[in-house]
Amino acid sequence: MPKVGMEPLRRKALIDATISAIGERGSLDVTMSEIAGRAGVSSALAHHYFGAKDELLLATMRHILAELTIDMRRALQSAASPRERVSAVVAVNFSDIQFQPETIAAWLAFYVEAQKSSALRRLLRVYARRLHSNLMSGLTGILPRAEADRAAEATAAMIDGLYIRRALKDGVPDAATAIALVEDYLETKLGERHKQ
Amino acid sequence: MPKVGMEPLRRKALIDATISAIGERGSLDVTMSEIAGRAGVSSALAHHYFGAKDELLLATMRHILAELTIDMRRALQSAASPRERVSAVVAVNFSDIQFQPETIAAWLAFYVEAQKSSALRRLLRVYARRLHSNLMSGLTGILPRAEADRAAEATAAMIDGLYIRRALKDGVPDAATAIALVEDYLETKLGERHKQ
DNA sequence: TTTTGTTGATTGACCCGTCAATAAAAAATA
DNA sequence: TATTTTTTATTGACGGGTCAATCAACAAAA
Repeated sequence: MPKVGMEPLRRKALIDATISAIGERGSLDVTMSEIAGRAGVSSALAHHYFGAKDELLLATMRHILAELTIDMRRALQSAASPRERVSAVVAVNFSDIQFQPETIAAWLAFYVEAQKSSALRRLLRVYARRLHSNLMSGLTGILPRAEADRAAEATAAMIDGLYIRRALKDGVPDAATAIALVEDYLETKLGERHKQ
Repeated sequence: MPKVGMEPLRRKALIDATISAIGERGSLDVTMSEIAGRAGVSSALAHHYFGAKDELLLATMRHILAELTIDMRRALQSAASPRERVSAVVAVNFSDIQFQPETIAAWLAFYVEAQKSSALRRLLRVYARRLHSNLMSGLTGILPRAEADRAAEATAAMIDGLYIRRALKDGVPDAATAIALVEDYLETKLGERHKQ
């Protein structure tokens, strides 16, 4: 069976397996064997490629963040006005790829784990800061700086909150509803200040 | 040492110890020994009173919820207008007792655990529904039902989101800022619709 | 003497991480 | 080209550690 060039394939498979395992279990309480099993390899191989469990989890979080970044960049590129930029940021967070039970469960679990792992905490800070600045990139074109800052903070909090509520499978049944809630806030907040 | 009538005292001590242990660790990954040690008893006694770990955790969550309910009831009683009711609900969620690192960490951890435990999930649903109806008890006096419903949903999401962000110790440094953000949303949303 | 409170010791399960061993491909050598 | 050697891929088995839960035993009240 041993073919050459397996490493990237196995890494990818293991990361995917980690996401799906976490998604199903609903927490980071998944064993290396469980993950390796889903990826179709032995647990020893998972250790071989990632060293320790922490690093596999970290790599998984990095992967999720990287995907989000790519989606975000794409969405922002096709946004013309500041107002559209804001909507684009919101939309990406609730896009099909991001707003899935598996991914959400992973997010939530990582949030908790971040209290233990400083490396994870740093990663999540990067995400939080990036979300904020992405929102600001649109909002500063509509509101004065201080107000834009508060609006960004509030929007970000709402997004996180909707994620949590989705994880509980209570209320907020779909992405459309979530987007509508955030957009409703933005609309009343921004009023008719944005032209066209 | 054995005196009579210890049971309620020990139960309380164990629940308090559970909260503080979870708060410090930042997750439910605390051992029975750790909890029992903090309460000044052996782990065997914790099992004696609560049976299994799950039940201790459940009892702890119930306790936190009960405290929140009491605080909420008190706050709502001294609220005159519908607008004040809304603010009261918000204020309680960020009150000194509720908005503490320990309690927040516990909340977050329980949210995650809820994906595994249906009993915990039921408890958190009760909380979510109660928060919603408490918000509605004020909002329906100001907005038409459908709009009130959406505003309540958005407010609840924002509160949850601010909790999460607080857990990360990133942004949202204190309760006052959190309250200001939510109130700002409410003010723009409700506008001048509420008289006086 | 029965009830209530309490614990040390132990068991049994689980799981991370390691290691020696195997096997196929690739590279080096003859 | 035929061979040996090295590199890459892979796993089963196991050691060591942790932890939930049990139990027998003991002590103080009722």
